[in-house]
Amino acid sequence: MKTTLLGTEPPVKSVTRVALVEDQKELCRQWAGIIDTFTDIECVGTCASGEEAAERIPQWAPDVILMDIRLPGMSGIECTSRLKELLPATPIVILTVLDDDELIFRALEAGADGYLLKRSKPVDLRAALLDVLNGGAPMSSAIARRVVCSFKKTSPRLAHVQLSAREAEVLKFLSRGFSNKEIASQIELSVETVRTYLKSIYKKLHVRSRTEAVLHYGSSRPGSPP
Amino acid sequence: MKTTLLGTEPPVKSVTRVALVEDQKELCRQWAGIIDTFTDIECVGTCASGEEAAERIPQWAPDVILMDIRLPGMSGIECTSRLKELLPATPIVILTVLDDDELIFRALEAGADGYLLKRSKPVDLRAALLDVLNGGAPMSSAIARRVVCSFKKTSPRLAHVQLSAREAEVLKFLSRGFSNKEIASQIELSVETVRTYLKSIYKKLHVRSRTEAVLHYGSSRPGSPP
DNA sequence: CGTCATACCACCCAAATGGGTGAGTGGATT
DNA sequence: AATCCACTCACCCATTTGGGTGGTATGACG
Repeated sequence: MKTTLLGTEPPVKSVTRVALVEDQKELCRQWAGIIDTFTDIECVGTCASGEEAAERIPQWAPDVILMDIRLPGMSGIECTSRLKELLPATPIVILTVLDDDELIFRALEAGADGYLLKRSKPVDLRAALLDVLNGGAPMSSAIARRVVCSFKKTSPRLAHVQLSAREAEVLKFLSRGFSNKEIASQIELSVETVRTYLKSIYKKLHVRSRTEAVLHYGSSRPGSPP
Repeated sequence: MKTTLLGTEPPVKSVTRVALVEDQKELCRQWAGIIDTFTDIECVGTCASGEEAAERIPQWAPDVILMDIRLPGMSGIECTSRLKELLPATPIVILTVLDDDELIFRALEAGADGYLLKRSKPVDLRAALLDVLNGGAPMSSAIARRVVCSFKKTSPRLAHVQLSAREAEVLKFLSRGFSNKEIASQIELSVETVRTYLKSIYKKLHVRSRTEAVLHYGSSRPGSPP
């Protein structure tokens, strides 16, 4: 991170410019103060609402955006989503007081690149800002834990259920949204045979519909949409 | 090697006991050496294969397990999965040379609690071990970035499609695996009405089945299974 | 005031789905 | 030889589903 080409050339890109979105004035000043503490980071502007942020921040073109998740009117998540459309390359770090699962995942889906608890120490804030600029995804440990846990959930059941090779294959196509007919033609089987496997999959997984099967046991992540 | 119960006082739980799984002897010794460098962490044993680990580690009952992901025979992922069944409370941190997406997610699904690149510095290793014991989920930044990115994927399309309140509600239940009948009773509507919304959702999302709708636009993560 | 979007419901029809039974092949185990 | 299991397929039946068309009521917007 210290690409300091020292000597005679201009040290142009040395200061990281941060924009802050936070509705509570007092807090807002505090954070801005903390940020300006660091010599290599500065706060280029603050917004008190998502609407204001969506309008003004693109003009500031900051290097990073710090976003409170609880905002009056447009939520921090919605705002994140909009800003990501306007400034796809600008990392957004969410600030929050509580570590609510629902909010975390919605924010990450909206395109947030980091997720910090407000109680984080100034040093950690600085580390997070630099990290996110380096392609990292800074998260408070409590958050990281939740994110990681969200992966575990689906597996334990699948681990205990032993599907045959064919069954697994059918499930794979199933979780890509194919119909029985399409699956049949993909793996060169009779539709009836596909249905037979479907039934046995349902029994093993204790579900009653393809949607349930996909939801609980789909290989979701690795598979990429067509 | 450092269980020195000295004097009269009981400083019992001061040392963190680590087990190491790594097939390359040389690397194994190196890592063990690094670990024993720290006064508050010790390496209680090493295994050269997944099979050995599954058998011996439960007896050692370490505080943390460090696991190489590339192992001959049983993979580190499979091994993680087994050890998690035997020692559900013992955090497992994966060590890897490369940051392959597929492996990361498979490991996390298997129950891994942290994911470090082998090139991590000793200081970071120590921080990670302590972090994971404190309920964190230590990850190298490159890894964290990939994990976070895996959440983004589904959203962009949804952002451009404007569903009405009811439609969104129906989609929510849809992506929990409910049938039309169940959705209807949940939101107190006629099944026919649910079907009407379904149809309009399909049109807006350009899909032809509930499974497709759920796959591409389901709020997947936040929803918890019944 | 007309138009439009949304919410709500109903009926029709064809296809897809879920659930069951049965049955033949071939490989592996016992 | 007997058994078990994975794999393959077919037929039956009731229900669900996808895809139309239609209708009423409400409120917003011009």
